[in-house]
Amino acid sequence: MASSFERDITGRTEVPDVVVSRLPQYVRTLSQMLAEGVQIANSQQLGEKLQITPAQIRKDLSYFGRFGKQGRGYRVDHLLEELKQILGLTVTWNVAVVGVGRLGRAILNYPGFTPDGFQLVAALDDNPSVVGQEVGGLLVRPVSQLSEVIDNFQVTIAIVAVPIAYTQTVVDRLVDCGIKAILNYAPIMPQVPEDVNVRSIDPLLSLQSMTYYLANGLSPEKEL
Amino acid sequence: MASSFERDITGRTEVPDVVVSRLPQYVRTLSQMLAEGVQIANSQQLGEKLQITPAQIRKDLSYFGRFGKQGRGYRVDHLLEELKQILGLTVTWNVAVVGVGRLGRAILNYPGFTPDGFQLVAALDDNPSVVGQEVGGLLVRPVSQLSEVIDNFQVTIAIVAVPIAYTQTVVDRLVDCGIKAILNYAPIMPQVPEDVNVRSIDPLLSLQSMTYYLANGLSPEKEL
DNA sequence: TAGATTGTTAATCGATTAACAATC
DNA sequence: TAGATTGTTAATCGATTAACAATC
Repeated sequence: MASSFERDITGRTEVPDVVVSRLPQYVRTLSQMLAEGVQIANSQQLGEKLQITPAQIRKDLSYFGRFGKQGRGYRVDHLLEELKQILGLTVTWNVAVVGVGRLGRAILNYPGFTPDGFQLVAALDDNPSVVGQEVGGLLVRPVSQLSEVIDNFQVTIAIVAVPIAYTQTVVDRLVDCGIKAILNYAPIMPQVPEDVNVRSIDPLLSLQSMTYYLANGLSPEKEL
Repeated sequence: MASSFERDITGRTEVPDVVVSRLPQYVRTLSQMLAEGVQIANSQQLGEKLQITPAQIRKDLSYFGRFGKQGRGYRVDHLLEELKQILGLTVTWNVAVVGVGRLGRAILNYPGFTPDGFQLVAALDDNPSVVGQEVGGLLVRPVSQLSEVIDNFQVTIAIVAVPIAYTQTVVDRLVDCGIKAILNYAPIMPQVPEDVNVRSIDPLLSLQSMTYYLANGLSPEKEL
């Protein structure tokens, strides 16, 4: 009791974000290996697939426990399950999509999230001509019902695909509704309280940094 | 002559990738300020907008030159132009989209790239029922004509939106055609020679790292 | 047991930040 | 000139990597 209280005060883990951000890649690689029938993998082999040093893989895993056997390596199925557990990928997460324009439609029709435990359960838009439509098997509801929709469908993650001018407002409303994880598709970094997680999908920034290397005849140093 | 030869041998700048990746964000913020009529900005003000320390902004800029005036700050229009020049954003880049499925269509219809100097000039697909269609104002051509299309339209950047099973093959062909910058939308990290730049847009990885914080009741440490 | 590979500590590397002389 | 802010160096911080004892 005292110790769990202590965790609450600090409100923070010691696991660096950069480590957390690598775990989904480990999950992906391990899933592939499992599908290929590989039973055991060592850090050397994982490192080759992931373009990461074996030392880094072992260090990353060591933040969460001891999952390998000396002299052998890691059981692929076991490590995969452990990492899924750590990342919270053994349960289904209910996701609402706010904004049903071209981009929102593409997201609602994209089948890639569901198999990995992200269930798109609600779609919302402000445009009266869009509200009431069925998109990707979901009825589009008015944003005015945001709070009710989030409660009724037990939504914990929001995908925001509204025009840049409305993004901060929508994000503010989501935060007011208690949403703590937001995937944002607008080319802007919305301001949120520090207990809310926002990730932005921003292909233009990627293009604009690649042109640096094209324009200057350089090669990247091989990052992420 | 000797010194330019030297640059060629090293084939590499000393500017860290992480610095280059911040420049497009500086450009975005400066563009906003310019639109708002702000004429002068100091590193303190820029830092607040970008959530970056003033010291880092000055350090980043110092890799490329001296753009400010002591005691004053930076002229917004001037710094913006310099950064655009450095990033190669003063010219138009011709982009080909490979893969005209749902995602490719969304990209071809997305108006967000063009205003920033990225011109979508060609669309390609393998599916005979898609080839010949007009999407986003472009005639869809067969992937078999990739090399001719790249030459004829002077394409230097490719956006790859094909199913995961075909991604590596398509990327290999693009590399063979001399493409040095690829924006990949498949959930896979294609292998490329080190002089080729690949950036992947992978929303699933973003979702999967956010669930770590949701599942464990933690807050992010505020990264990117 | 001998060989292999983990888990972990210590060393290295590189990026961020603080501090301040230069200078507008 | 006095005040402010840059550009840059040095200090700090944190992440990556190397090395190796533990151990399967």
